[in-house]
Amino acid sequence: MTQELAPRLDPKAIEGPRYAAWQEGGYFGVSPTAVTEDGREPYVIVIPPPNVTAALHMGHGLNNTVQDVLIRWRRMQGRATLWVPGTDHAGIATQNVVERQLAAAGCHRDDLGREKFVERVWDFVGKTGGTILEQLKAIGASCDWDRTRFTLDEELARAVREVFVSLYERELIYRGEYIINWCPRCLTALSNEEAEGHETAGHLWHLRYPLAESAYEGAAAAAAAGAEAIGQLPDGRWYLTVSTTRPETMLGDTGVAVYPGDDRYKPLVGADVYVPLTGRTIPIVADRHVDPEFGSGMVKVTPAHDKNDFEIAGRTGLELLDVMTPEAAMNDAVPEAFRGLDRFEARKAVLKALEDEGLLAGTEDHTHSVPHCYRCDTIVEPRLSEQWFVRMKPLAEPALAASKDGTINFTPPHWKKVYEHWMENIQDWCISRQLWWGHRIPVWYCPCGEIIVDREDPTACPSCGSGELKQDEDVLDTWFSSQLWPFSVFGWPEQTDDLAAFYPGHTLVTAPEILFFWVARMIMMGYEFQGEAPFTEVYLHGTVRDIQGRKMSKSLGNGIDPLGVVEAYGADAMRFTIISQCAIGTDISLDHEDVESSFANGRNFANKIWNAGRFALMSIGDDPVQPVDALRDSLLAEDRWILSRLARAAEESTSQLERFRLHEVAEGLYHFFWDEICAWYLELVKGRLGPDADPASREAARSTLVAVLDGAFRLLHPIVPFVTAELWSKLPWPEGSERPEDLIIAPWPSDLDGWIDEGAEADLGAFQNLVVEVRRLRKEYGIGEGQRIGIHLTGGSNGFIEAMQAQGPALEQLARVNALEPSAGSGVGGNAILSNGAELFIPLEGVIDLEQERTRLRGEIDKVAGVLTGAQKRLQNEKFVSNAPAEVVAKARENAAQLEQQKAKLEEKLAGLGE
RNA sequence: GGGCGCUUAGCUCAGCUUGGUUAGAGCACCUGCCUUACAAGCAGGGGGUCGCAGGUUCGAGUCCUGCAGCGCCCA
Repeated sequence: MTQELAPRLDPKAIEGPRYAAWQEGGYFGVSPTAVTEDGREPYVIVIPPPNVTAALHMGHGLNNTVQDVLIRWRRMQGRATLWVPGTDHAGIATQNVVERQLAAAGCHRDDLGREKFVERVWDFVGKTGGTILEQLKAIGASCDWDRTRFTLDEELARAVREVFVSLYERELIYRGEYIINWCPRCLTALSNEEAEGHETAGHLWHLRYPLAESAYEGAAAAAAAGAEAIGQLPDGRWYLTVSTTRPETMLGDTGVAVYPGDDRYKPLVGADVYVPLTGRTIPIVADRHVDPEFGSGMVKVTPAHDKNDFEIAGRTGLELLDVMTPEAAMNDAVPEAFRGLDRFEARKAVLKALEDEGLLAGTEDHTHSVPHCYRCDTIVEPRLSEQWFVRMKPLAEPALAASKDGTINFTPPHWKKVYEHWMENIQDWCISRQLWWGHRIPVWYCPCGEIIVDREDPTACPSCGSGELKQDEDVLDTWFSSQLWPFSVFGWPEQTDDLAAFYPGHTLVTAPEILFFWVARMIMMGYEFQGEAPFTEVYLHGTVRDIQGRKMSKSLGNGIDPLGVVEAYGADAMRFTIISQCAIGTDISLDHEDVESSFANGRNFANKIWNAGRFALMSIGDDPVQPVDALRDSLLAEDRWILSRLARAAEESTSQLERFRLHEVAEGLYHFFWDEICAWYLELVKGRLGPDADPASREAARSTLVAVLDGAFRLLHPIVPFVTAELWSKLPWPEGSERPEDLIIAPWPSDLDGWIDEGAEADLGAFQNLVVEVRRLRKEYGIGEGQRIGIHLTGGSNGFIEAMQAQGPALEQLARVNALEPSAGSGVGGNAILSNGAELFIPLEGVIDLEQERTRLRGEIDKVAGVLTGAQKRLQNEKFVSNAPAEVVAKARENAAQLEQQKAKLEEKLAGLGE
C-alpha cells in the first residue's frame, strides 16, 4: 500500500471522491428496521430547514457542521443515526424574491393572478430550490438525502391540514377581529415574533384637544386640583394635553382615557372632547390600563390602530375607527385634506395643521422601540383586521412543564429561563398571512354563513347544500408548517414505520434567534400530536460575526462564503476552524477581510494531519503488521505512553461531545495529534522505523503507530472527515482483525482504559523535561542546531539516567545530543535542574561567558524562590494545614519540597561557578 | 420598564458548573533554523494587578453583593 502522497494536502483531490463514495456506500441512510427489528438505539436530528431560496452562508456552515459532527460521532458509536434534510418554503421571503423578479420585468403579482403567480414561484423553486442542499454536500454534511423534504410537499401538506382541522375542532384555532402587526409593504399580517422592535430615535409630540363647553366647569376644577394636562387657550377655551409618537393616528381617536383612581381627572370622566381637525367629539373614559404616573396621566385612544387602545375600547365601549388603507395611507374616514396621504406624510400634515391652530403644545426627542417587518424592514402598522389565531396557553402547558422538569435540556442552560419566561407569558399566535405562497387555509365559506373546516375539500355546504363555497384567501404562517417538521418528515398523520422508529428525535441544533419562532412551537406540537417532546436536547450555538462583532449579513457585505473557503482551503479546514471556536454560549468571529488568516488554523491542522499520515504510511511500509495487543511485551516506554495518551484523548473527547463542548473536543484533539503524536511520538520512533533498526523494536513501533493513527483518525473524523478518511483507507491493517468498510462507520474508540499507563506517562514526562531543558540551554548560548553536543546527567528518580541513555537516538533526533555522561561534569558550562531533581550540565568551555551563566542562574533561582515563598507561606498558615483537605496539603508539601530541592541545587551550581 | 448575558495577553476567546500546581489556546509579535513528513513547518522567547470596589473562605479568575461599561431578548 506504499504510495507517493503529495507533500501538501490537496483537499479538492480527495473531498469530492470521498463524499461520492460515502453516498454510494449508503452510509448516510438508515432503515427503520434497524430500530424496530434490530433493536438499535436511534439517534435522530432533523435539520433546521433553510429557506428554499437561500444560498449557503457562514451561519448555515456553523449550524450544519455542528450537526454533522454530532451525527458522525453517534453513527460511529453504532446508533441508528439519521439526519433528515430539507428546506422551508419560507412564505414571505420567497414570495418577495419572486415579486422582485416580476417588478424588474415591470410586472406585479396581481397582473398574473394567484394561480399563475404560484405556478411561477413553483417554477422558481424547482429551478433553484435545491441549491443550498447541494452546497451542504460540499461541507461534508452526511444527511440522508433520500429523505429530503420540503415544507410545501404534498405529504407535509396533509400534516398541516390535519393539525389545523384538529386544533379548530377543539377550539384551539379561532378567527377574530383584533389588532395585528401589519406590514404595509408585504400587505400581510405578521406574528408578534415577526415584528422586530428596533430602537429608533423619534419624537414625542404633545397635542392639545379642546374640551366641550359643557366640560369647562370640570376642567377648571381639575386644573385647580393640579391637573397639569388641563389648560386654557388664549381664546379662553379649555383643553387637555395628550402625548403621542404617532400624531397621524389622532385622526382615528375615539376617546381619551384616564386612570379610574386618578382624582385629578375625576370631574372630567364622561365629558366630551373635540378631536382637532376633524370636528368630531369623543368621550373621556376611565380605564385601568392608563398609568397615572406616566406623562400627563391622560392618553388618547385609537382603538383601530393600537393594541392597548383596542383593549381599552373593548372594556369601555369606545368606537373603532379605521383611518388607514392596507398600504398605510389615510383613508376616506379622515378629513379631505389628509386623504390619500402616506402615514408619514400625514404625520407632517397633521402636525402642521395643529401648529397652525395653536394646538401643538410641544415636542421632545424620544427614543423608543419601533416594530419592523422581519422580512422587508418596513415599519409595521398595528391594524384592526380579521385573522386566524392559535390559542397558545393550553398548548404551552406541557411544553413549559417539559423544561421545568428537565425532560428537555437547553445548552447553554440560561436559555431555559428565557424559554420558560416566554412560555409563561405566551400570547395567541396570528397564523393567517395575506400571501399566495404557502399552505392555503383549509376553510370554506358558504353564502349562507356556514364555515366549513374539514380534512377533505368540501363540494357542498352541509347546512344549505349550496355549491357556491369560497375558500379562505389566506395562507398560513410559514412556521405553522415548520413546527410540524419533527414528525411531518416521517409521513404523519400516517402511522409510518419511519415515525415509529425515528420519533421522537434527540438533539435539536439551532441559533437562539428562532427559539420562539420554531423550537418552542415544535415542542408544543410534539406534545399535542405525538404525546411527547420531539427532542430532549436543545443545543443553541452562537452567531457568526465579523471581527467588529457585527453579525455577518448580506446587507452589511461582511459575509464569508463557506463555499469559497471550501474551494480555497477545503471543507476540513472550514469545519475545524468553526468547531474549534464553538465554545458553549459564545459567538464565532471571523475576519471577512482576511479570510486566509481566519481559517489558517484549520487549514494548517488538516495539512499537518495529512503530512503526519503521509510520513507514517511511508515509514510503516507494506509488510504485515501485528495487532498491538499481541506485541504488548515488546512495547517501549514511548509506545506505551502514546497509547495511554490515546486512551485519555478518547475518554476526554467522548465526555466533551456528550456535553456539546465541541471546541474543547477540537482543541484537545489538536494538541493530542500535533504535540503528542507529531512533535513527540513520531520524532521518537523515527529511528526505530528504518531498515537498520532492531526488528522487535521496529515491529512494536509499526504496530503502535498503526493503532495510534487508527484511533486518532477515528476521534478526529467527526470534525475533519475527509483527510482522516483518506489516510485511514490507506493505513495497513493488523493481521487477524476485520477492517471496517470505511472510517465513517468504524467504531468510536471506547473502553481503552487498559492502555492507560501512569508509569509510561511519568517516564516520558521526564524525558520531555530533559529535552526541553537542553534545547533552552542551547538557545541561550547560541549553539546552532547543526552542532551536536554532549551532556552530563546525574540524580533524578530511580532508573532515570539509564532510561535516558536508552533514548540515545531520540535525544540525538530531538535535542542534537550525541553523548550522555552519567556524571556531574565540571568546568564551564550550562546548568539546569529538572523537575525530578536530576542535574543537567552541558560543558561549554570557550562558548559561554561565565558571568552570563551566573546571571542566568540567578534569574532561575529568583523565579523558583518566588514560587517557593508562596508555597511555604501557605504551608506555614496553620489554618490552611488544618482546614484544607489532606490531599491538597500533601500535594502542596510535595511541591514545596521539590521547589526547595531545585533551588538548593541551582544555588549549589551557582556557587560552583565561583564569583 | 422587565429579564438574561458579557468584561481574562495586542486581537479573538477558553478556563468559573464542582474554589486548591507557577492562569491557557489560536492568531499576531520577536529571535534562530529550508534539520529528507510537513516553511501551511521546526526550535526558543516576550506579553495578563483575570473591568472596579467590597464580602465569604485557610485559600477567589472561579462563589456572593454593589458599581461601571458593553450587548441581547421581551414589553
